[in-house]
Amino acid sequence: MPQITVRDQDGNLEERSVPDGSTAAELFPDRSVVVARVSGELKDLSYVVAQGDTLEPVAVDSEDGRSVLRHSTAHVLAQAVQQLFPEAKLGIGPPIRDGFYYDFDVARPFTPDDLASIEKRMQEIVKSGQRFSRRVVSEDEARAELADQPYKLELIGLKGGASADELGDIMEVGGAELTIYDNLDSKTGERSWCDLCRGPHVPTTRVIPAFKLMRSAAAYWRGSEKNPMLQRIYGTAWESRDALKAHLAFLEEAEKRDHRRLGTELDLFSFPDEIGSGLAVFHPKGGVVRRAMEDYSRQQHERAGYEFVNTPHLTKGTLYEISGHLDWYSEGMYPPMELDAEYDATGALKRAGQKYYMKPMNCPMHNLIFSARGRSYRELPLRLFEFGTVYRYEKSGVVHGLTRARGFTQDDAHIYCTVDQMPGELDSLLTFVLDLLRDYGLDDFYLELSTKDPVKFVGSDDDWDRATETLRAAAERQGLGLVMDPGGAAFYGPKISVQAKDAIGRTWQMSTIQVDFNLPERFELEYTAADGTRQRPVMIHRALFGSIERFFAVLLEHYAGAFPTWLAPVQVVGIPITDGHVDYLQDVARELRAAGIRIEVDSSDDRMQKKIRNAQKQKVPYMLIAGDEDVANGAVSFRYRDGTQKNGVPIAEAIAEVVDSVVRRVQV
RNA sequence: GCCGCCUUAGCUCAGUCGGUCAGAGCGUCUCACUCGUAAUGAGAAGGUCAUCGGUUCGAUUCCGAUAGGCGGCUCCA
Repeated sequence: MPQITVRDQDGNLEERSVPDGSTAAELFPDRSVVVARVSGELKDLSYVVAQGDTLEPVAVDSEDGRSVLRHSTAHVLAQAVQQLFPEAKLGIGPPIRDGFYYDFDVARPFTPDDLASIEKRMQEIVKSGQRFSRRVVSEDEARAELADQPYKLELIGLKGGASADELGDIMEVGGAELTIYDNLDSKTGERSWCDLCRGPHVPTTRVIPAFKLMRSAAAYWRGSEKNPMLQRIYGTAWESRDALKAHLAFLEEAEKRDHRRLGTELDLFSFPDEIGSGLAVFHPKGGVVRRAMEDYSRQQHERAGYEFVNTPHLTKGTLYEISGHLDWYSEGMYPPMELDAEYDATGALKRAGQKYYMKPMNCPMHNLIFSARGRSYRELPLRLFEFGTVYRYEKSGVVHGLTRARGFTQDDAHIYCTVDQMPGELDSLLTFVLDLLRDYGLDDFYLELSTKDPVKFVGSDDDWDRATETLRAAAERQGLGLVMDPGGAAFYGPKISVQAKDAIGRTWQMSTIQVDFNLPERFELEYTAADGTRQRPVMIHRALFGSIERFFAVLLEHYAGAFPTWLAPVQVVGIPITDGHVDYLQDVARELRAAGIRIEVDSSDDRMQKKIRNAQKQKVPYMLIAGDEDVANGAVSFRYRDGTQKNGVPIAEAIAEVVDSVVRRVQV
């Protein structure tokens, strides 16, 4: 009669003694419970309780519950694939955010038709109610059973060699012992299928309420491009049909907001093939948004004590030899142009050429500005700001709209300060960054602190510790969530990044604030201290938007194209009821323009209703409509984005309303 | 860079199992209509079916290469 502690679904603890051989399933008969947490670890419901256990139920609609559900669905996928493609070799099949995948080595990639038939087979397996049954095996037994599964054998081999840490994420062999999960027929108990897996799993396939295969794609075995490519099938699984439907609706919504689609629909930007992959042109409407974004940023930077600099797009290679970029970043750079070489009549070199590079980063040039003359401690902190356009040779497969481009403009600043000034500077910097992001309409943040990679770093442990602690303290003072990213820093210094959630809950990495121990050394940056000695400044890199293009894309998706008035390319469209009202609206438009408002009067020969539809589709914040009644009263009528209207508004009042929404930078 | 898929009018997309198959809607232009809150009607223009090469009596359709795009993988200092 083991004595155990049971936590019920309301969180209440209860001491109980249960008969020998009792299972978790008997304690939690509720069908929504898929696994149990036993003293902190997830276990199958078939787990036989032991003396002193603390058990709590894990419902399918919890984070952990969904993960188990998805992992079990991945097994169903693999079983279906092996039934339809008996020669398929199994890779790994873990749960991931919103779903799961399973990797297979097959003779030919899966087609959409394959996915349809696999999904159908999965439905049959789910319906048949196979039991997931756990079985501990020795390494030799596992090897014998999985003799025709080379990837599984490799994983078993890894378990022998690698540390638990490295395997922690591999569902197959991450546990304390090797286990195989058998899928048993609900009636006969015969084994239908099995897989090497640490579990846990849902009790039967019948409790998989809703799933869907999403797509197939290739993936390198164990994530290394040196390994063979496997075919990965992605799927999603949920605790109910409604939850699945909601997820699919979310994906649809995300697709509607895709900045590449909105960029075309709203005539904001394009990527002409003639220019090249990953190089955008901004059309007039996109250009207006961009200028509004930049102007406000400039204004705020000026207030915060930044000084504005400008640097060229091209430089001799020497600069990047000094900075070290050519040593460790040349793959990401456009190849050099060879200039100024001279040859004689025979073609022999008379004068060696110079290599010039497109710049991938602004910092080296800012350093040259710092060292253009002697610097005094009185000048520090020196904050150099630039909208600096950089070019990076992104691999062809990774270019993605405005968020991953080959040419983009950073809102880049470098701050040079003394060691003593660093805490205060980081503090005010973080506040500045977050306030500015809020002004653009993002207000849900968390921070991530990337710390030293123990293998790859420059600078003393002391410097790192102090900088990391300073960053941490500054981050904590913001009262936001702080996520640690151990070993995630670049080699030259620790980093804080600001992650922002958008309107539909997706997180984007926005600003980064990075301490740099490396470049001040390489550029031998110095200032004269109060005591007359030469000191090395601390350097802080920071970009707030990351890149303007990327931030543009984030805002576009965040607002689904419906920008707040201050950012909207067209803030007001004037719509006459008939042609006779055009002149009247033109007069109103002149006044609005004088007040700095971007207004267009739609004098096309479309019907008024069509003009409203057009303005609505262009997501214009305000429609100003005028007909006989308005003219007679010296008024206009508003139609807002939500379709509501306000009629007979005196012109002065209407102007004030629009101007007010711009000044307050509110969404309307 | 790797794997798979895709590329037909400015946009979104039909279509051809190789033979009057170059099509639609939106957009553009013209004309008529002058209208009170999401599509007025009629007409016109617009494509060497991404590019180059091959197979074939014949290719937009089949094959190959190239470019660009999409979804992943790797990468994102």
